[in-house]
Amino acid sequence: MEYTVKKLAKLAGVSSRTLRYYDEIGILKPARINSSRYRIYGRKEVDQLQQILFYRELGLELEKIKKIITSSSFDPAQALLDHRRKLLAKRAQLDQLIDSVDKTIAASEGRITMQDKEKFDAFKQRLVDENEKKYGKEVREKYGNNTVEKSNQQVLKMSEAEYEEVQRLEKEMKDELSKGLKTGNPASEAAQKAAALHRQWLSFFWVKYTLEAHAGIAQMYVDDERFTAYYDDEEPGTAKFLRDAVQIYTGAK
Amino acid sequence: MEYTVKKLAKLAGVSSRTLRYYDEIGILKPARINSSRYRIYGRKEVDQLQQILFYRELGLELEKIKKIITSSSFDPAQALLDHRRKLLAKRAQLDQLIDSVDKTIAASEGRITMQDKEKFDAFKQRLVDENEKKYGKEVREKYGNNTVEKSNQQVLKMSEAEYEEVQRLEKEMKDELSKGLKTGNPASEAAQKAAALHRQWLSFFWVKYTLEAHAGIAQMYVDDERFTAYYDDEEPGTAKFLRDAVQIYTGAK
DNA sequence: ATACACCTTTACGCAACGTCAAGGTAAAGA
DNA sequence: TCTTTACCTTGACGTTGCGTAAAGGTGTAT
Repeated sequence: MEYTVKKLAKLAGVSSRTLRYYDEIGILKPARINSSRYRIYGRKEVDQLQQILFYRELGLELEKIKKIITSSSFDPAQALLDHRRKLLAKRAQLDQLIDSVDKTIAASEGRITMQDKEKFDAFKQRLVDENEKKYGKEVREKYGNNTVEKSNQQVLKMSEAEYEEVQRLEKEMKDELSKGLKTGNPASEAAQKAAALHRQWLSFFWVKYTLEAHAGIAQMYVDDERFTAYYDDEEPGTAKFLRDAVQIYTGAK
Repeated sequence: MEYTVKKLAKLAGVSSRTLRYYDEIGILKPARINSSRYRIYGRKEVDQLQQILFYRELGLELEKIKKIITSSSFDPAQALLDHRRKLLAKRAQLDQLIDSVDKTIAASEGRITMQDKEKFDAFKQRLVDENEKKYGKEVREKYGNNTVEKSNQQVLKMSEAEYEEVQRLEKEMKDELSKGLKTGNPASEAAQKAAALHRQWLSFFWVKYTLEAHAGIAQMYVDDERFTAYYDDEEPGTAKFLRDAVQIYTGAK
């Protein structure tokens, strides 16, 4: 039995365009071209298309599929295992995203509470903690999402306690900072401890911490007078000093 | 403080290209353009970029983000809830994919066993059952992935029993088919029952069942002599009759 | 003969940028 | 002051897997 594009397309449940595309990228060539330049597919091509669609259902990219079905040396089992790992990574990422979104929603619902604490105003768009990042991944893999979600809910209920922790962290950081400021050396132990505490503090607000972003915000403390004023309140030069310490801490300089 | 593209990019941890792109699509315009046509950003833009990146971390599309930050009537909370639903749907899809891949891997590991049953040869690329589709989704939502995965493992161990079930289904289908064949009416009760059984049977091999694909494969039974011979073995015309019955069952005709 | 369903190739669109390319500008060092 | 170096600009193609016209040829039924 021979098929034109439309017929084969209908048979396999794909579009004609798809078959032309598969021809174009060389993953499924027609058995022959007839005198009117029509693509004609045969039984062999039907079988191959079934294979292609099977792997497609599993989410593999067409290029991978091409390798699987054309190269005899290519190992389909290994390709599937690779693919599986990719899928698991994607799911883990998605899980994290969902958690972040959940927390943002929860935070926006409780926004009034948070607005009372005026110091959070500058970061009000970043009211998502990444607390779970520290242990969330492993726990999620070991005990499943349920466990993590329950724990997340508890964390959400703990937001008042967290606030205390944030306050404590900030105070401790400032203390270390003024200690370091006396030495004048941003590489000093106290200054570096302050930078580390600053990182912890930031982690309460940021969805995703990176060294670059940390260095960036420290720079902003100097560039943006609102922040400079806040940090220089007790001792002028504190913002600059913090920036220098963070630059060393993050390896930016 | 004013920033050129590179400076702002570094501050925020994105690329210069990204900032130009954001300008291009109108989601973040520079405060002004200087005499050398350089983009100059101010404090307001820094704040807005922080907002954009925050939502970006949550996986929202730039167009959605644009609406959130430009239109005051647009509800960010609702947007987040919508987004959350999308993410959950994506995860469910991913979970299914992973299961399918797992089963395929398991099936390929046990391929030798399956190859003994020669009748499966024509479908050897589709050795993935979608059994779990029936109950997997709800269970997964109620009890988490762990439960489903355990159940899946049991299913895999049960493959011998499943094989019996598949055999039984095929026999039952053939019986109904020959009953229907005597009436000559593909819309008869027996013929339609056969089509339904055929669907069940297919569901053992297909990653994803669709009416179109079902109709397509029934057509192939007629077009492809290998299948025609198989179905017409006891009674000529059986393949055609099955196709007709399935076409009615799937609404293809 | 005409309508209608099918076929062909060409090419833009999508999402969010990465990556040259070609050419102009600014700041720093010799 | 000259030159290097680092930055800036716009333009345009590539990425993935097709959907969707557009413009024109073919096959078949009436």
